[in-house]
Amino acid sequence: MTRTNPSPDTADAESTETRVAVSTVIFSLRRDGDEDPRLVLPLVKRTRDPYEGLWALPGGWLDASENLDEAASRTLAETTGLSASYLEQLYAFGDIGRSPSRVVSIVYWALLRSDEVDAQSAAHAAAGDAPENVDWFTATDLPGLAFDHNAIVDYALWRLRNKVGYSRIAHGLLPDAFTLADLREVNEAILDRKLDPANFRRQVENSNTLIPTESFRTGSHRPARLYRYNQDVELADRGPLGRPRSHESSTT
Amino acid sequence: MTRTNPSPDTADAESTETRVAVSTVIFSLRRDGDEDPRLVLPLVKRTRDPYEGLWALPGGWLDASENLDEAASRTLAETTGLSASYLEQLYAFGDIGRSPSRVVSIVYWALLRSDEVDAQSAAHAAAGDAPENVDWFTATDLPGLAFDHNAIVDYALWRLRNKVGYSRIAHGLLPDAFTLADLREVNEAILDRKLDPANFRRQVENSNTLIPTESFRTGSHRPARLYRYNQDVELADRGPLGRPRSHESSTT
DNA sequence: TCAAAAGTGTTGCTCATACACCCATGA
DNA sequence: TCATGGGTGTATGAGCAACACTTTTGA
Repeated sequence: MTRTNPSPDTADAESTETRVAVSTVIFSLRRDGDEDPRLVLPLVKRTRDPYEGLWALPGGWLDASENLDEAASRTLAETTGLSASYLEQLYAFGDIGRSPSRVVSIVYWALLRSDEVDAQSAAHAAAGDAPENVDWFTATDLPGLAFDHNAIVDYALWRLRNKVGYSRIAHGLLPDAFTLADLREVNEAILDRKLDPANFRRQVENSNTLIPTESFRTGSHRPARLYRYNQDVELADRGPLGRPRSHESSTT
Repeated sequence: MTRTNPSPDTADAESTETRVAVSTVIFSLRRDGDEDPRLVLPLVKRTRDPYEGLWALPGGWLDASENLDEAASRTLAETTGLSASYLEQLYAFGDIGRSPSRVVSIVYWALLRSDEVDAQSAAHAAAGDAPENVDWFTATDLPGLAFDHNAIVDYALWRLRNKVGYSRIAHGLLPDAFTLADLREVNEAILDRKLDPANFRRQVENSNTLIPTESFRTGSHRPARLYRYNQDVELADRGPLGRPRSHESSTT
């Protein structure tokens, strides 16, 4: 029972090296026509074994010279061309059987602002350089994915839903200025249930996370006030870890 | 920007291998005399560079043939001779600068039942084979540790305190049968504040996690009923991940 | 009979929900 | 003027903190 694998972090010890991958579950929001918005995420089609032809989470091997969250940001940028408005480590998956050969995957989850995704898509369409092998899927209705990636997405969804309950994270999916109805719809899409507009309004007003602007969005009814996110308030309490050093740009 | 590190989990790709360590923040409870109990954790004195002579979290290199939580259980058993009543992954630390050479540490946190720790210590004392280079420290009053281990312990403490707030996890530190006062003292030790005995009683009674026994502990006052943990209820909600396959024994 | 802890009752506050209602605009 | 969503007011109930109170034991 008492194997003597020498104590860790020692430079000289003979130690088994392991292949370490970093993958990210990237959430964004899409609204088609006048449907309710829904959570979507980008997947990459595998071009080699194992699981060739199946869809998988975007990711890549951990570079020797980069931190874990840098690797997540990098692979995220490589597949979407964008930087995340929120990025958090999800879990490290390392079971023996999860891949034909031993791979430890450090998985992150991220939020992308829907307007940036839309702009990017439009740019690609205009330039005719839409990326091969990348497509967006409805988060709650995925095909069978490579490896254990279905389970990973399920866990990421669970974390997202949890987090939405106790922190104001939903506007990571929204443009800079948005109405309370926008924000409520995001929460409804994440939680998959309707929220009372009146009570929702009071909750966010009391949470102090939003700054009202003097702009209004006009529709065919009473105009709705636009709000902006209060940068002084952390999106989510992550304890002593704080927010990762921001490699993500502040694309204002 | 678009480096082409081939997509992960591919068996054939040239990929940088990384040394992966698994460490564990192991919490237990100690009461000296009639003091309030306090959280303690075992540390291992490093016997080689880097940080030779400093105390560090118990851990070891990840074996090629074991899952991550198996590695945590193994190293936990190697340093304490015991198995945990609760084990959960904490975080993966992999910053470039955290060790002279690149090491990714998958860190777990665990709870040990105080009675098992005491029995183990007594056995060691009797046999005169108390382990070298291992000692127990008060969790909130640690010396300067090797690597980034102080920050890791801080984060583990934060997680433990958080979790105690929304799940009934504290009896992972207690023997099989315990009084409500015992349980309350554990919570007080973790949260570092006094709790109202009356309200605490109602909370746990309503949570349905405890089974009252017909035994009582007598002192110099009214005897207190002993309770047992209700195995049907999960200690903590971990979402789709569920509880790890139990390598930990069910030492009843 | 007294000290001390076990255990019960009660009150008041905060907050979430449900829902009735008024407001402002475009058509 | 009317339909529609924006926005306000308010009653109800659950849950929790505070604390007074009763019960049961050993000394």
